[in-house]
Amino acid sequence: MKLMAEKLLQGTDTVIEIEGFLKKLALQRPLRIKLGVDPTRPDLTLGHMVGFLKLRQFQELGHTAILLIGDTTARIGDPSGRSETRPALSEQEITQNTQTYLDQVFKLLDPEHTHVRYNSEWLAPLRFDQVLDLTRRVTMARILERDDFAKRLAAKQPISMVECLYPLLQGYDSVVLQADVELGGSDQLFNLMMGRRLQEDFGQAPQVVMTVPLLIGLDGTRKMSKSYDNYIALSDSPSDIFGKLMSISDTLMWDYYRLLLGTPAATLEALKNEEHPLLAKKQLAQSITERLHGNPAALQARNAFESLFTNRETPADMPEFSLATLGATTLLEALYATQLFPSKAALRRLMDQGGLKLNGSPVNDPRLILDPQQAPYTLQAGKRTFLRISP
RNA sequence: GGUGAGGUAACCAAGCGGCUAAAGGAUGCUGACUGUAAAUCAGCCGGUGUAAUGCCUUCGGGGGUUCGAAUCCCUCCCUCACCA
Repeated sequence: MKLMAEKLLQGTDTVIEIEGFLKKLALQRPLRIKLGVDPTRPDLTLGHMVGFLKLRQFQELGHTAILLIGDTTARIGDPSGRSETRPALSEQEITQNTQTYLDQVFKLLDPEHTHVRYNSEWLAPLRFDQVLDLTRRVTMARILERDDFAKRLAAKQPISMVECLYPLLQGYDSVVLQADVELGGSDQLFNLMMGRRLQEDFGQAPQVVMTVPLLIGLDGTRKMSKSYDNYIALSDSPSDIFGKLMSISDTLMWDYYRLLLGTPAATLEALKNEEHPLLAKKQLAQSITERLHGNPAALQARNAFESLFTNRETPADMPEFSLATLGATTLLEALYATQLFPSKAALRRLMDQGGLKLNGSPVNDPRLILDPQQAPYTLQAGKRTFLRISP
């Protein structure tokens, strides 16, 4: 029992409050653990993985995992960490995103024992007087305490009324779901606390709030997020996941070990002191890839990476483009036709800077003629884009 | 409702009649060095074009003044602050 609690608390950031948590555990019944995601974008990232893994732990111990899809709240947009109001999403986008979330999430959660709920279920039918009743329960001062809002206010940036409603709705979700524990990233603290407040107001025992640390993104500074484009998506291919992980800084690597693999501190120390950072990173990349795609795929990703970057070989399979429709044409036209490059100007730049190799040697003449007779050609653009031009 | 300040490249921010495709920063890309690490250095960073002091599109929207506008005028839309 004590062991169980320790394990669950491991790797968490803030828990409010621990006493309450221990009491809930002592109830000897499955607790209702809520984790919410808003389907605002098509992909889930390794950043989400941290929370899912924690949820999974609860699940493995026999507690009830509730995955809340915030299909209504997605229409508002969580103001967390935002310096401006989000653009509104269409219903269609939300439906699509939800589908991809569900496709990805069960790589990490046990589908048999996960309750998937949508907050539109109870938010959509609310009548206006019920909404009013909800808003009556919280004061403006309380809302404005929130760090994001305080900052925006100070920076003279707009805050819309609807954003103020966001924490209220998230809190209300907890009331409806009668959550015992709510998980979230550490930037969710305010929203999660709102759940406690509202539950008490509705005469329920307040949920335990448990936050997990935010994962820093590939840029090494900001949190991993789709909007910063510094992320690894759960749906990325094994070789992408592997490759992207290899590109993180050494300092960051230990965070990833800790948060994504749950590696204990002692093991980390040993790794740091005894293993070459490159090997440690490969190990990390392989383990995470394995977690998402299984062992064979992870191993293959590692081998491909090593032959490509360590041994500088050209990859075995690369996208292939045929000259059939174009006939003999210039290098520039052919490459542009692959749609792999944003513009012809971008291609010229690439060539000017020596970033384009044809059959292994740099080319800088955009007018070079590619002749189907001479095909196939092997092309490399930058470090990692390879393609084959066939007749 | 009143008063004042703003809206510039997918981000921040200068410019306030020609020399402005628009300074600077951040991000990104390419190259060198490496371990596709970090740090560092160099270059690039609207499109089109063999090339040019070429052409096209861009400074919230629309209209106007001018040989010429991001820069001046009119009008509309949006944001912020203070007062009520």
